[in-house]
Amino acid sequence: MKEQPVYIPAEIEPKWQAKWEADGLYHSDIDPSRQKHYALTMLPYPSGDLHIGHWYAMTPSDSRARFMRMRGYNVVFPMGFDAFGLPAENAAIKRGIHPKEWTYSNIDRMREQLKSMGTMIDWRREAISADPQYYHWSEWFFTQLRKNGLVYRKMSPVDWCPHCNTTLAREQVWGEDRHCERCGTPVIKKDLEQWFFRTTQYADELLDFSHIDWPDRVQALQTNWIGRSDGTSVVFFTESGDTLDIFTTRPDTLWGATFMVLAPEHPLVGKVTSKEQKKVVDAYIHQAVRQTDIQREALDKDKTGVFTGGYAINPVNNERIPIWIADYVLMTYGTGAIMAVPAHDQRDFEFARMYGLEVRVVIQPDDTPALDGNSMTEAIPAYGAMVNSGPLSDTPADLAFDRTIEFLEESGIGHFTVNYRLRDWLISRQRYWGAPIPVIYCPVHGAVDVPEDQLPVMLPDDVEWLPTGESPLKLHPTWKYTTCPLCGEPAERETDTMDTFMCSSWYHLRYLSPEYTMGPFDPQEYDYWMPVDTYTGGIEHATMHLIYTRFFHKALRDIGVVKGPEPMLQLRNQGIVLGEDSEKMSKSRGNVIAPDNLVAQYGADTVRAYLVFFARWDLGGPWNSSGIEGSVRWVRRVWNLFTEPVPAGKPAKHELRSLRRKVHQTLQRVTHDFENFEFNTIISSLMELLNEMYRLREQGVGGSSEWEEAVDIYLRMMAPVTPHVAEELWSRLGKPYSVHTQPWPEVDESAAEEEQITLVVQVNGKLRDRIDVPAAISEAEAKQLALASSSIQRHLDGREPKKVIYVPGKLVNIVG
RNA sequence: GCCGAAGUGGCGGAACAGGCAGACGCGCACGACUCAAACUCGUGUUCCCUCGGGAGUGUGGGUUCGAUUCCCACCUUCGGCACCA
Repeated sequence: MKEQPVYIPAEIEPKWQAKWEADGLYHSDIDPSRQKHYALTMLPYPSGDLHIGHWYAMTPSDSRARFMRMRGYNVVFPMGFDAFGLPAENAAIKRGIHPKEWTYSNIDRMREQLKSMGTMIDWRREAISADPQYYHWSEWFFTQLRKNGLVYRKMSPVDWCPHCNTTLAREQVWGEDRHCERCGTPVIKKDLEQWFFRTTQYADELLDFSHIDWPDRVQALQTNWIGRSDGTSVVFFTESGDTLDIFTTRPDTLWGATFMVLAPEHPLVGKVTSKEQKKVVDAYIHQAVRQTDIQREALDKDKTGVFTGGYAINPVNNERIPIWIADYVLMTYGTGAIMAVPAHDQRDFEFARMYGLEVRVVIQPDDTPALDGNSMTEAIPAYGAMVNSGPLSDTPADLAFDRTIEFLEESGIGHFTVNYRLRDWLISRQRYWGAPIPVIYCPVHGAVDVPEDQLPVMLPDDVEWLPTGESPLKLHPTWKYTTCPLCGEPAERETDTMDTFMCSSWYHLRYLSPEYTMGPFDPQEYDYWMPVDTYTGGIEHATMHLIYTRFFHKALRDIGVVKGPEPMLQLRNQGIVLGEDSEKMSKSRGNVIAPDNLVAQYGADTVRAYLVFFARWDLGGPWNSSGIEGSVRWVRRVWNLFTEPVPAGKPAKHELRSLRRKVHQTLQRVTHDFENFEFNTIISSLMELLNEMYRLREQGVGGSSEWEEAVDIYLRMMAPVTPHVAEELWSRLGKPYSVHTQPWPEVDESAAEEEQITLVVQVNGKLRDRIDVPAAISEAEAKQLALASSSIQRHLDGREPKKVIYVPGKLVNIVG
């Protein structure tokens, strides 16, 4: 007898990886005769090592791309690196390594680690955002957006991370303490002249998800983030004759405005303040400015404010109402001024009670006892009939909003308007390791675009690493000095670089043709491959990258660079792999699982199988070192069954039939699960089938054509998840190279069908018996058999069945 | 407060569309193999029980012959947003 080969992943995995690479097995090229499938997974930042999170994100994505390929699609599955960013610069400051060197050596290591996973990545398409041939086009996009009015420069109070020494976009400031998304340091405000992209111009379109299949969770996060409020813009006047615009979502409460509140930074504050009040107003502004946003926005804080001494006229009733300033009104939302309706807004109510201002009821909800402004203990924000509201009094709740807007528009004092929480995207970064902003400042011509034929503006290599809060480019002795493209006179370059999210907003396009020099991408490649069919990655990008890339696509579509409403049709998010202690993995906790070690210990296939199996992919969960043993055993049991000689016997016909049934039922389930991203049950089903094959082997089914079919289908089904061992076994069985280019097997529906079923028999909905019957049993026969059961008779206890329910193929329920 | 996701054995999880709850795996227990251990293989494993059964999918109701699944009201955990007018 031949000795059985031992499963040694370290021998077979590098061998097949080398062969696949040499053969170009995973190259994907335009082929108009086949349907394309663009499978994209979020590109990693080259931080140093590939961690288990990368594996968790990429293994199922790779497996599904492989599955789609076997289903006949021309699949492209590219990879690259989001290579600009702060950690490279921090490494430079800390260790004296040039960011470029740090980044590119990390990329080299991570590329090899990625290769050890055995993915179907087409490395010819690799794109690295820090390459000049890449950032050339990041700069070009900036210029295009600017030409089309989607970029502006503005002095404004912006979020500044004192640790990273740079400004941040609103999206990169997280949590109640408003900390930097990258390093966790609370941000501060700085007044700076910065570049912005007009993301708000696309706010409404970004709220429309009708063209894409994205998780509800992401849609909700983005919708929340964009924060659309429908309301009204109303023009008040100050007594000195200035217009004072306010925004309100409750125009129906306009007659209840008993005072107005301006943000301390509001430009009209100086003008409305009376001589008598100037001192207290100045003092209030002074202390408000000194407070951080966090202090100002703390919810438990009592409302503070001061009277300006000025008055405004409410345009609906010409009433004279006092103007206050208070820090609960934010300059950054709406117009920075509000009408205060204490009876119907809790914040205004608290303020009014604090300072003894009038509370006037103008809304009376139907189900509430008559309201009285003097005795109320809280505001009543519910909708209701309008009262004390001049010509609109008695307007019912459901008409109040629309009627008031009609009234305001007819009177010319207000109109319907929409406000968003979304802010324009601040893209300036005071850092070196990013794509330069291609702008030159000329004393005569102002901010001039670098002409297209002079792109890219190259990053200099020789810079100093000082954490000064200024871009190192600014400190470079010569780099910024240039001449104006318009007049040729001496001028200076912009020394800020772009947010790296700008570079990652279009990487899916660069993959199409990373060597292309005539534009950001080859239009032929674009027309064939785009849009992205399935996009996979972490949920943490819901309100950053995933908003930016949609904005970018829509903006470029309007400029005529790309086509279609959306860049990525289907999005699926993986969860997070936690440490064994159920905590987030971190070096300081010492709970990090290193995939390299796992590969050395178990082989990539087993790690892949376990990552696919151990949790629901969209939820993730804690790692379990003993849990992986299940995957170890599964792979080894497959190996053993398919390499051991299987003795041929004289199997019973029904055993052969049952083998085929199980194979094709499994195929049905595995196909369904791949399609629906339900990866964990793919392995369960394969394990079940394997157990059944072990059992049937003892029944002598070896050597039969049914057994051959089972082995053949089994290897094809496992190939996407465990590519190396599938290829090795496929090859050992003498099948034609490669298993990965084989078509996905077809389900034989008749083989999958059951001809004998177990009918459940219930009495009053409780399980009392099971009977084995032919699947084709008639209703009458089934009911008769069920009633004949002794167990059923006992439970009926002599009662006559009132009703007998029959569910074909499932059960009989006797109601007695 | 608003929005979203999730609550099922000791653990991860399964149950396609309202029809056998707990597939598959981990762990555990017992057995076989072994001088022994590991590996491997086999059996068992929701809880209670008087061995007839009874209870059971976060809680309380409801719809239904029948609910993990649908409806209503809550509770808990996680994530996001938040003096946003």
